[in-house]
Amino acid sequence: MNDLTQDIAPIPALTMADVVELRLREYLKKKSFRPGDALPKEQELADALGVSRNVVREALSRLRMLGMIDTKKKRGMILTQPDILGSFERVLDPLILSQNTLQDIFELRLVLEMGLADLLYVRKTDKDIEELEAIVNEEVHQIQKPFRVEHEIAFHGKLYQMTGNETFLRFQSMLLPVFEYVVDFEIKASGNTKVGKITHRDLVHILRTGKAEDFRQGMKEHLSPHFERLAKS
Amino acid sequence: MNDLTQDIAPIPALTMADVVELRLREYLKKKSFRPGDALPKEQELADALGVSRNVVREALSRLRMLGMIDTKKKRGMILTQPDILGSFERVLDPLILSQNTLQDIFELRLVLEMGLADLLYVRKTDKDIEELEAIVNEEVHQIQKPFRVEHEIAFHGKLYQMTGNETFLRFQSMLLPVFEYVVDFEIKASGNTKVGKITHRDLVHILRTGKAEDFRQGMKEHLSPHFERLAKS
DNA sequence: TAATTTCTTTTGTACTACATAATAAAGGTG
DNA sequence: CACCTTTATTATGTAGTACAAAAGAAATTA
Repeated sequence: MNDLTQDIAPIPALTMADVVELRLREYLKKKSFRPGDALPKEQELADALGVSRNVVREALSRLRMLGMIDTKKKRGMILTQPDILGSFERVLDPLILSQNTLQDIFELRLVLEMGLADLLYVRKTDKDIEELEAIVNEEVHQIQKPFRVEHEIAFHGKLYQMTGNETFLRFQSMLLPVFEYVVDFEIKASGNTKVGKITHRDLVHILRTGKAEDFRQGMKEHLSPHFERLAKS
Repeated sequence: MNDLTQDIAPIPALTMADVVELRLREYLKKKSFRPGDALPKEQELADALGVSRNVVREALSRLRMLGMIDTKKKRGMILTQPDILGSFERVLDPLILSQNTLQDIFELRLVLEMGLADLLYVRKTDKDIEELEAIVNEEVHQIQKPFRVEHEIAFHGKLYQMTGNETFLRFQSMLLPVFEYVVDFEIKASGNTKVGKITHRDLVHILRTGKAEDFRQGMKEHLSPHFERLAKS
């Protein structure tokens, strides 16, 4: 463990843009700005903060990326509902994330799948189950790699959609590719390619006839190869 | 439903900074940049893209906020491991999120709690349980509001910490305040303040003597007032 | 050779200028 | 008087220049 940056926090070295971003956040919070409210114009902010408009724009550019503000020429800027997952999505690239983080995300997705049952059973409808069944019937003969992943996404994605929770659905659709990346990586390393005894079809059957607890046990079995990969620390 | 913006997507209206941000992402991906690699200097990027350095800086400012790049004077910019939750944190303010999103996050946290058991049982140690017990003993006589939340965070936070998953721990510590906000809001509306029959202390006991499945059932019971709040759609 | 001083380079910040789009105001026409 | 058209007006978007500051690199000296 010779990576000092892990133990010693780097010096902040805030730039003006960093500070302005913070100050703007404070300002919005203190003044209880709500979505739809208009912000002061750039030059006014720059004057008030004693910095150049340039710096203000860099900070605003960040908030704009987060979906916190929306700007129109002349009309000025207004506060908006941020897209809470948008920025997350920007950063979720397996190639630039550390092995540790990838593992964390892998586990996070396992936890989500295991916790899904209760919410699912509150919201599921017969129509949902039929659609899910249709998805399962589509995948029947496809075993090759790219197709398998596609069906994995379709099936599990539908499960999340059934919860009626949009954030949840998007979140999982972002996590799953990372999950698959980790699985692929480990399969290549270990050669272990076994799959769970419970198939997607079995899960649908449980959804029809069983209880939430049965579904969770089925999911656990379905994901068992992944659980076996979990290291003891 | 007279809010047109819900149905009709707004015109993108990309600014140069938006485009440059995208192009930089593509560039980094295409060239397989890895953490530690040095980026071209700002002026070179500006020339290559045919825009002013100003615009490039706005885009870089965004990437810097996401923790994707780190810049030092003279030495230039290098790619870094992004902080995948940092930007999430910036946006997770109950006051600016829609009721729908708040509800989604509320549910997300419930799902996480319910899915926690398996991972927890793989990783938990006796020392962890002792520490958890200490936390429970601390909270024994405190029932007032601010203390309750504090203990809620301490207890559940410890559970997540026991999974050894740093991302997970941070994630929950960000979700929990939003969760509490939603709960508060609903309590004020309905007056319903009942709590689950299973206490933190009971959960620790289960953790000592029971199996993962027992713990999950205990958690379900512990969270039952919240599950009852879930609307059927 | 090693320590110190002096370039040199690249980011950080400021300022100016102007294009552009969207609104507001003014003016004309039925 | 109301309605349409045209003309300012104004705030953001973009470009470009200039210079301060920090951090290496190079040169100089002991």
